[in-house]
Amino acid sequence: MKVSKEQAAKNRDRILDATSRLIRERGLAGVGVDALTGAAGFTPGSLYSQFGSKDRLLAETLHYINDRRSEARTLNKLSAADFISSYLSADHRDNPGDGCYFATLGPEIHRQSKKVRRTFTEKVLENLSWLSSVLPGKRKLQRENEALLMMSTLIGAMVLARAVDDSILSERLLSVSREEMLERVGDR
Amino acid sequence: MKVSKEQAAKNRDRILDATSRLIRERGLAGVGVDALTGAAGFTPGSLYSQFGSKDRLLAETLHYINDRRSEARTLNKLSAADFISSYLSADHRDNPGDGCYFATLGPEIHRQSKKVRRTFTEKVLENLSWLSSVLPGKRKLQRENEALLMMSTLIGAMVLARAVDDSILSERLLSVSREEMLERVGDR
DNA sequence: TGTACATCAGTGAACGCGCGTTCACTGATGTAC
DNA sequence: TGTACATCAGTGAACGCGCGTTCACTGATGTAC
Repeated sequence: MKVSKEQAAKNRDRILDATSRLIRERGLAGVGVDALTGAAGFTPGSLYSQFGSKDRLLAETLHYINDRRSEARTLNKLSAADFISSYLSADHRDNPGDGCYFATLGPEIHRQSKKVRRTFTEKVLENLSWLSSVLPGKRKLQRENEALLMMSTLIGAMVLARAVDDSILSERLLSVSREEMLERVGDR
Repeated sequence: MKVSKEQAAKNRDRILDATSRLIRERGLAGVGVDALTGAAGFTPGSLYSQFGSKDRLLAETLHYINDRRSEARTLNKLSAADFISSYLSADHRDNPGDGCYFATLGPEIHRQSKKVRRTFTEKVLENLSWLSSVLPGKRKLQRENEALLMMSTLIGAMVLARAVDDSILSERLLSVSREEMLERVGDR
């Protein structure tokens, strides 16, 4: 049955919403079309009316996640220190479903389609650009390099903190990088 | 047909060898039993004679990879600076199949069996222990923290450098972290 | 040392299941008159 | 404004395929006598 354009747009968002959570929880290879559409309350065919293929849905979802995040950042005027603290928090570690997808999908991206890889790269550049804009330092190049280093450290620390089954080690991985990064932005 | 114990041990190593390469190239979810045994020249059933399950093969493979690596490190008396330079090299980025599996399997480990996750954690601890042993600094705690931070940065930089499709950005991700880490071990 | 036979590494077909995608369909929407 | 009908979002069964595992089997190994 056909639905109104308004309703179709809402349904599209419901699929994007479900996908954005599930791919970060289970990985791109870990969720099928049945799970993605089912979690949004639809049957598998609906994905093809709305997105054409699973691949295109994935690319659109990367945009979707980032758009919402950068909106929230602008709204809250997030500082570098706040960003570091919330990124390297136990809350972020324990909730990958609405966290940074660089840390959850990173190694899988290399094996995805050109479109998905391109989108991922754009989002890395956008985030680096934002991060370098809130970092201290007069010279632009220095701030950019600092952003590259910081993003690498945050992602690596989160990947390890989530992987290990030793809670003390996990906490230490987060806190050591957090202290060091906060020091670098002059918050200590 | 039964084979000699000697031959069976060699065959076991061939499966471990093929598995160690394939899981780093395609991810744990990305290779099936057919591919793993086929790459070693056997049929799927052989995995169950040798390892009992795919899960146990994966855990054994993590041991296998690490044992070979730590052997090579001891043999070559690898320094911290050498380690950093080879880790954050284009060669390592372009050959995940015989590289660090923390950077290739990290996000997948959380979704694996207890056994696999436990083994991964042990290997993280072993590597941190080795790294802190070759870092400069008198106080043990300080060297340990430095090792945690450094490992996070190396892994994050490698994950991003492999994911992005922009070769200039990829190179920059490696070099910025490399310079910074080398500086920290006093190699500049 | 030679023979009989239990062992077991590896085979390969089969199992039930989930994958991504296709397609004939349904029926409410929204447009043309 | 009312009616006729084309559009198309979403349905759900089906497709060929690969998954991890099982199991009856083969036949060389290696042991017991």
